[in-house]
Amino acid sequence: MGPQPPRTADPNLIDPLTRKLAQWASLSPEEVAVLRGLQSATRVVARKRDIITEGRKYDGLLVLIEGSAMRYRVLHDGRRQVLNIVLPGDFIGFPGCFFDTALYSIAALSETVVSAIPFAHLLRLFEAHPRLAATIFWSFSCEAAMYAEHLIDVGRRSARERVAHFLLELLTRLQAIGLADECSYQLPLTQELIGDALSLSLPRVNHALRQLREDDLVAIENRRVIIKDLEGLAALADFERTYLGRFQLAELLTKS
Amino acid sequence: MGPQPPRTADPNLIDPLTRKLAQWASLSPEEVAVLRGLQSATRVVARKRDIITEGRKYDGLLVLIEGSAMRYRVLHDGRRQVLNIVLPGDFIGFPGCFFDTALYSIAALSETVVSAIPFAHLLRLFEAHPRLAATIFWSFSCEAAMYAEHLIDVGRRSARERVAHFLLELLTRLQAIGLADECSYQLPLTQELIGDALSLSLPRVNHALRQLREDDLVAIENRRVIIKDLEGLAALADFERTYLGRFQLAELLTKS
DNA sequence: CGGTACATTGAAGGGGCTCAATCCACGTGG
DNA sequence: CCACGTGGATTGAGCCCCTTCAATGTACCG
Repeated sequence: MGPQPPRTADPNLIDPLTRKLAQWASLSPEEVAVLRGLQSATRVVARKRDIITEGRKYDGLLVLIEGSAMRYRVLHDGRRQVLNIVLPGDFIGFPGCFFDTALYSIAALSETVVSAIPFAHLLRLFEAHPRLAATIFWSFSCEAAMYAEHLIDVGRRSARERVAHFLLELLTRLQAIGLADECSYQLPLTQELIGDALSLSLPRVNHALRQLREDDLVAIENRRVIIKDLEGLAALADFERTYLGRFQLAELLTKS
Repeated sequence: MGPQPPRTADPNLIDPLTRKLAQWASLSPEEVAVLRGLQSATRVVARKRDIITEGRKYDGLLVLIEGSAMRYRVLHDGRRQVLNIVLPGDFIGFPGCFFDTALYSIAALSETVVSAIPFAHLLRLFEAHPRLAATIFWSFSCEAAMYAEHLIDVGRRSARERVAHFLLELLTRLQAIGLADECSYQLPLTQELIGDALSLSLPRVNHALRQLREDDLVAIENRRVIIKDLEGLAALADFERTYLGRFQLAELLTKS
């Protein structure tokens, strides 16, 4: 048997978490190994099943390895708000992981693979690999920033702007983990769920999507979104800032 | 001169940050000292002035010592969304502190005192006091959770529910730092700003407040909010969960 | 005493919701 | 192989909450 090429040579073989973190902070081989070690115990969850249920206790921090999920809450009268979409490489259980019971439910949008990180490992990480811990810390900051951006969406943007912004954010996030090409991707959710995420009714989401199609900004065929005019869409959604692109660790953290 | 009583005996002499963190994790005297040391360089910001301006670079993590502030963004066409209210003991600059430029602006609602924590100190904290770092980490989780709750507010609650929820959240947070008594507090912002926070027009905020007054749930006189029927208000706002009360460090973290 | 900032209230209008019907793609079992 | 069932997309009618615009009131301050 000849020497095997290093596995990390092919980006598709890197787990999504490592891939995501490596975008911003260069990781040493040792750190990559630690990350890989964190994601040992995996478990499969079927579509439409809860990965975590609000109010229940749960084991620790989870990482989504494969598939997609949504974080949501339903109010007493049945209204539902989707807080965000969870993609491979994202943590599940933040911000809830420091509470004694889950604050929100997480449901699988497709068949998913998740991996649990016990609290004990996490604490050890804080002490043994402060730089890695800081990087994870920082990825939580990104998540908080996405909540804030989502809030602006729902609070101050029209239906068309919201949908446009939503499609762009998904494009950017999926590209970051290699699940979208230059301008298209597979939509992981239904229009009803988009409505619950953007606080719009299903008919309104449909209407907004049709408008975007008629304006030749996007095309959607069979759940595949194709961005036809990125510039136009970004202008409409006030996405010029492309805040996701500005996700860069402050200099002091990347060194040290 | 006789022996002086320990300063920490009087809770009013403890800085708000320590007071906030001590609610959940008991801090050693050494850790209290470290926290105090972090908040050395203070600076005063006048009412209506920006503490941090969106897009600008800035020094590090700030802590609000005194007064109140708001985190906001204005869109190109002038619409403004207030993301949250910053109270004494809260960090300013999260989640932005890990980005190279500020994501949002922070404006002082009254004359405020802030203190800067240089990045270098923060990194040292990660290594020398992992338990303290974890506690701060956790306080960020609370903040993210408040964003999520705010999102549900704006997305799925009616005007009355939103205002009720907003008043209750403020009560809870102000009580935590000793700035509200059992059922009343001084409102730190105008109705216009409440509208920008809850994505409501000023007339609607006013209307909702009047309804709450007419239903004898609250009384407001001269900017002072008096909760007259906490139960009723909580029921209306779906605040039963009192999520802020569930802010408890997971057991593993409190020990260690 | 005038001026500014904020609160209050009303009239008119629109964007999005609810309710409901229809359509389409797909899988499944008879 | 086709009828049927199901989940999702599409589209329309009527309505309501909330917005915009505007006027007025009121407290405080220089």
